[in-house]
Amino acid sequence: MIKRDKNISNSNTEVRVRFAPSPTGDLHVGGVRTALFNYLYARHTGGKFLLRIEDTDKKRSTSQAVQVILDGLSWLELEPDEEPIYQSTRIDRHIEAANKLLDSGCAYRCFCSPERLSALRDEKPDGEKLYMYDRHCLNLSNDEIEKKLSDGEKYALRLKIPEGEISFNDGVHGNITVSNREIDDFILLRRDGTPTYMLAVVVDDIDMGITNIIRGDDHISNTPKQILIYRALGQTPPEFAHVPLIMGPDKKRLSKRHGATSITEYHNAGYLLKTMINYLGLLGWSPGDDRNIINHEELIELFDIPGIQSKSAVFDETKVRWLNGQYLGNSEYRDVTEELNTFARQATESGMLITMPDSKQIEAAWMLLKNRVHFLKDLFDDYRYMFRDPDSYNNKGVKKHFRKPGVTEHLEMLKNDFANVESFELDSIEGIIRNRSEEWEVSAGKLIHPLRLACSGVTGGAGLFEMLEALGKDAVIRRIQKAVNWISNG
RNA sequence: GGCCCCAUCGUCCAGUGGUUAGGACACAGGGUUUUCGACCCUGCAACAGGAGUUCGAUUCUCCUUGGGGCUACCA
Repeated sequence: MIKRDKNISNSNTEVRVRFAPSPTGDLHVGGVRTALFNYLYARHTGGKFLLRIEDTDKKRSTSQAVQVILDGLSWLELEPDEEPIYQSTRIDRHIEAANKLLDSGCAYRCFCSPERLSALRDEKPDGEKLYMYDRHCLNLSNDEIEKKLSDGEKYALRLKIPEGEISFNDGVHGNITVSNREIDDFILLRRDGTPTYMLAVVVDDIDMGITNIIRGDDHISNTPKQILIYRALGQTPPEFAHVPLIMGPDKKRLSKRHGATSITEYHNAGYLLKTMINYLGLLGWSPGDDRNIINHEELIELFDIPGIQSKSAVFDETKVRWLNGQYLGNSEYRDVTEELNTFARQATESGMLITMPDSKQIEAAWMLLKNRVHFLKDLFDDYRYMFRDPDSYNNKGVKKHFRKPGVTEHLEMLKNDFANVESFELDSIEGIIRNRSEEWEVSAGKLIHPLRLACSGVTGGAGLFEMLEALGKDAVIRRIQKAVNWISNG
């Protein structure tokens, strides 16, 4: 009974949110977070998540740039529930709305030349008062207007801002009130007849049936203007929630100079989508507890507008990196097989690896090192010795472990032991080393360290026995021999 | 300059009209031990400042300071 009532009310007020990026060439992580919040809100409420491409600026908008957005959202699994709307295809609707505003007296023609406007602006003594249009054309008589029109003079359409004040309840910031005196008679339609952003957004949001606008903080001061358009059009504005922007470490708006900002870069760098969703989901929002790890389903279940932080957050690359390491450590080989292959191929093509490793090798290396890597590519980069013989040995390690009496002899003997063992496995490997250590009366470390250096070229890494097993008998024998030769010659 | 938003460890996120103000990343120290950028433990570290309300404010109000945003015939 109650449930049915709820359903009825839901069907009347189904939540419809949208992500409305302009295609500028990359998909910014800030934009992704906005998209994510919208998506989560839609999923949480059982509503719809829509995508609108704001491509009215033809100079900057290209189909490749649109594709970047589509690909990014697709990777993150933030697919819109309906076909994307392209703002550029809706210009007729925008103009229609503008004309309606003209007819109803809410807007007026402005014949002022750009020159006059800029002169007006320059006249203001340095910043004494903010520039606003002086309403020069507001009081033009009908005759004057007719004359200018018949003279073929171009005009822009301005919204006539009424007296009063606008206030709205922001889901994040609470009540926000702005005096209309602060609002310019801004332009709806340019002299060339094209709609401005301010108009287009409102008209599109109305037509798309948007009920909640979740967007960046930088739009707060646009909101009163847009509400004025809604009202002039006789429409009820949607609910607003303005999410604070993401900052760089210097507390300035996150931008290229801070490093990677596009989601594509993070994808290519080997971040998992789970990592990005987790990190971005918890950046500026929290379910009210102190968790750091959260998955997709929990996000949907718990996400709400009041949990959005009202202060801006700094994007911490160190923490995302750590988080990625967490997810990697918890991933099974089958979860990342495809991506590992991609990075292996890249490493091979770039010459980092000599030959493309086979899947058995990759899996063995992965199982050995997944808890130690922060990125998938680390496996073929920091730990490339898993796939190719070392061509140099760590200097400090050489001094410490190679330049000691008896080392080459020990290595030779161990090599023979390994060659003679029938099953080259963890236990047998350890057994050989432990036995020899006792027999020669040297600490196990005296054998382990040189072996590690010989087989990997470095002094750190996973446990030696596991590493040797993962490397395989042939490689171990080959590498020991190579190291012995190297020590003898150097 | 004007208008708007914001203010808890270096960073992210909790928290309460009375708390030893908590967790995570980072950092430092120690430990396990076969090494380590891996693991474990410990430590460091915050309520921006000033008034007011109150028996009592980190929490509520105001001011200051600081940071951010907007201020286009860009979006």
